[in-house]
Amino acid sequence: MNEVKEGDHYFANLAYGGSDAGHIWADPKEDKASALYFDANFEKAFKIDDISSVFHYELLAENGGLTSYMTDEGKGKILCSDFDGILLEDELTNLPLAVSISRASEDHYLDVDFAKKVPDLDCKFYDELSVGTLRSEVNSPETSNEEVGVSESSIIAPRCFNDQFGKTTADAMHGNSGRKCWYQRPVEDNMGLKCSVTCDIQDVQETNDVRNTLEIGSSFDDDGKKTHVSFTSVKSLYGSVCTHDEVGPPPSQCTDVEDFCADDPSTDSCAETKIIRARQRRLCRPPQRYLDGSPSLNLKLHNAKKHPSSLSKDKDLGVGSLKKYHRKSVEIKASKTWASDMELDSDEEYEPVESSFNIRNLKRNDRRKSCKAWTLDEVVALVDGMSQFGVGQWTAVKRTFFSSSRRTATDIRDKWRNLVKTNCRSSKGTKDDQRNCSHLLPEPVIERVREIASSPSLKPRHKSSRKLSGLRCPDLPP
DNA sequence: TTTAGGG
DNA sequence: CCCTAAA
Repeated sequence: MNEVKEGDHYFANLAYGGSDAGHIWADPKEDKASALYFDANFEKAFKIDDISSVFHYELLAENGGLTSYMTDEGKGKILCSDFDGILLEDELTNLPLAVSISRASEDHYLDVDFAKKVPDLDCKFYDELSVGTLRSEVNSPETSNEEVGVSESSIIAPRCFNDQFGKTTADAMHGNSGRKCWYQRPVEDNMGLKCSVTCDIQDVQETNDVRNTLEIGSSFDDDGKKTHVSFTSVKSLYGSVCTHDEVGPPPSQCTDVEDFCADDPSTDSCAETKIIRARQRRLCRPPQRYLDGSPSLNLKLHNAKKHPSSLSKDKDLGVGSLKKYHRKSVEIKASKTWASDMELDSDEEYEPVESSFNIRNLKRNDRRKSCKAWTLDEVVALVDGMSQFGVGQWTAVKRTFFSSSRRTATDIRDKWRNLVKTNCRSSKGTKDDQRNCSHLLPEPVIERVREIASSPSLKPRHKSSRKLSGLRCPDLPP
């Protein structure tokens, strides 16, 4: 029996939850008591606005894990609202596997026995994954270990997650002892070939500074259709990995998932192991494009140093901050010692990678961010932010109201600009404006927009004073 | 880095 | 939503 102790990481017992079990991913650091629910295959995600009223939690004495179940009354309370993925763009739809991890040291990852509930939920389907939040004070009622419960001190962030395939590793996971775990699921690639993907997630924080490293190893079953993918170092980052139908002889030295999970990613124990320094961009490319034709051994990002080592320590550096890193360009060197056997280099599938995934060309090829319509909730949050901080404090609004949203300060500003433009006119607006769907906004919201826009106290302050305060006494009265 | 404006 | 100048 392993005990849950302060500073440990928590993850729930999911391995025995069955294939229908779901996953809850929540963040105890936030005030909001919301979370995201994932289905067992991490293919669907729903935002649960008020998780504390929906789930009951129980601490598992045997392994220190936490289990939870949805209450009857909670079922009716499930709220599914729009949310923004922090990192996964539209391409995710095409990814056979996508994993989103943020602030691994702080996040709270709960697996919830949610079996058979999903199909009944009239929830909007989301193809993006995001990190929700969970109030850390969520009670664990009727539990003998209540005092341990889900209090802030005992909450332990997830090291990993798994589904029904991950039994072996799940045992290690449940023991809170392993620094290694994996997640496996069957996937169907673009070619329609079935394979399974295994993700190993390791926290190598103490090992070295290879944060944001994804280690991808591949092996094949007898049918040559099995692929393992392993993650390494998911500290304070997310990973998004997928595989394709790599057809080739199974490398003999890499038939076990454990084999290509060397503690030190640099020790390329598996010939077919590729190491990817995680892309720090939000825009994910199709799986194949993770691999290019370069003959070098490892895939590595070159902007790893740009990552602040204190990222996980800064509570304010949450999802929003990570987004910035996701947007960074990366450079990748590929590893494919087995490339000649598999003739991947000649596969045109991998052809575009070199050009589009290279840091030098990324900017040029970077696609326009997918245009996500603003939801009413977002608009309301924006208006709230405007009234609280005033016009012009976009980063403050972003931090406060859109910390876990993909909306940037500029997005927020643009939206506000459009809101004002659309709603603060003498006439009813142009056809363009009406097409902007602003007429769908509730009148009270529109009224607030007008109010704020016309409020002198909320007007943007001009920066001209900066010149004056430059070398002069800043305390001088104006 | 953040904000403002134009596109 | 992007780009860029300006602060």
